[in-house]
Amino acid sequence: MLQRRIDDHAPPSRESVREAQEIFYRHLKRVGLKHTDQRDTILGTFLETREHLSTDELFRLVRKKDAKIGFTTVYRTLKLLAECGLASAVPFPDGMARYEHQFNRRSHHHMVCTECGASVEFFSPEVSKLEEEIGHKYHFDATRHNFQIYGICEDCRKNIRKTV
Amino acid sequence: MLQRRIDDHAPPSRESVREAQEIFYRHLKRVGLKHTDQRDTILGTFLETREHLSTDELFRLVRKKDAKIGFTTVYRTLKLLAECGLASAVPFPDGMARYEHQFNRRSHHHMVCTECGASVEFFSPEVSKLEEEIGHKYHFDATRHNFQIYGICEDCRKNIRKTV
DNA sequence: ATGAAAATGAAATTCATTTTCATTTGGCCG
DNA sequence: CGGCCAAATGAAAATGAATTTCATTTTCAT
Repeated sequence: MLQRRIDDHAPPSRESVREAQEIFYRHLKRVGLKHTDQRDTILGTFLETREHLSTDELFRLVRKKDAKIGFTTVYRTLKLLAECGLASAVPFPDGMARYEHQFNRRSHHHMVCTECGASVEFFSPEVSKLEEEIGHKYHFDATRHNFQIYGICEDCRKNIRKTV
Repeated sequence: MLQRRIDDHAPPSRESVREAQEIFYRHLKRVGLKHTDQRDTILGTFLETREHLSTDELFRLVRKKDAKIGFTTVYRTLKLLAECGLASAVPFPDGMARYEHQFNRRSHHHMVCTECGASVEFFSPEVSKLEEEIGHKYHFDATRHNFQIYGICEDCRKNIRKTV
């Protein structure tokens, strides 16, 4: 599904990328895994994105940088990134697993158009407050949350009105 | 605290079930589909549940009532129910499509333990307010939302402390 | 009742995801 | 440096949920 995004963030600085790499390699070390060029390339590619990527989409981007990197490696690296918190899954209505990177990003949420798949990010500090409150109330150690609003965007409303 | 639910709802009354059936059959009529016993049985079974069901889980429940109903029919009926708003998908961390029925239920949200999968429902009127506000701000016609908090429940925290 | 349209369900297919396995590579240790 | 071995890689195969196909049965408007 085509992902149109409304997003005013600048791409991450060289500095941030290095910091993310450190988080990643510290994680690898901790679980006894190794530092490889492929993993570097995949992490770098992932950090450059501003989209919600399926494994296959990331694979295609990675392939542009190094055509010898296989889908399997991208798949496995994405899992590692999720493990150490640099990536996280975003549930989309099309059912395919999609990830976004979590590095140096404010906690944010998504509004998704169920007609065209366009997504908007929004920020709401109240949601984080809720996470904490609810977690406390039910004795959960709350670590993260998902908040998506589904609806129909302005453009699609116009189109629907035309076609009906 | 496994599968503890703050859910004070009684199973749906005969009355509510009939009302849901009407919604369903009005929808079928509108799109030119037919009224069948299988669809009745599947809807009835679905409304009795209080869980988040995968298609296969619902299929197994339906099979208890009528062993001749096939998986395919359950699958297709679940899609129809989602179409007319009686069911909605809940994204769970295991990635499998899960549905819950939306009939006569207050808008609610989920807190899920990432260790054992236990889920708690909670209610927060603020979330609905947010849905409306954010929708208005970005010119979306907001129809529904998902809000899940992930974390580790009390029991799992205890177990982890023991094993480490 | 009749027939056209839809429903059913078993089986086949699709397709994203995950695993397998033969080979290559990273990096620790002497 | 050189060897060792655990881990990484990636092509291919396997898996499994989701979806489609198709021959048969059922619904329902007339």
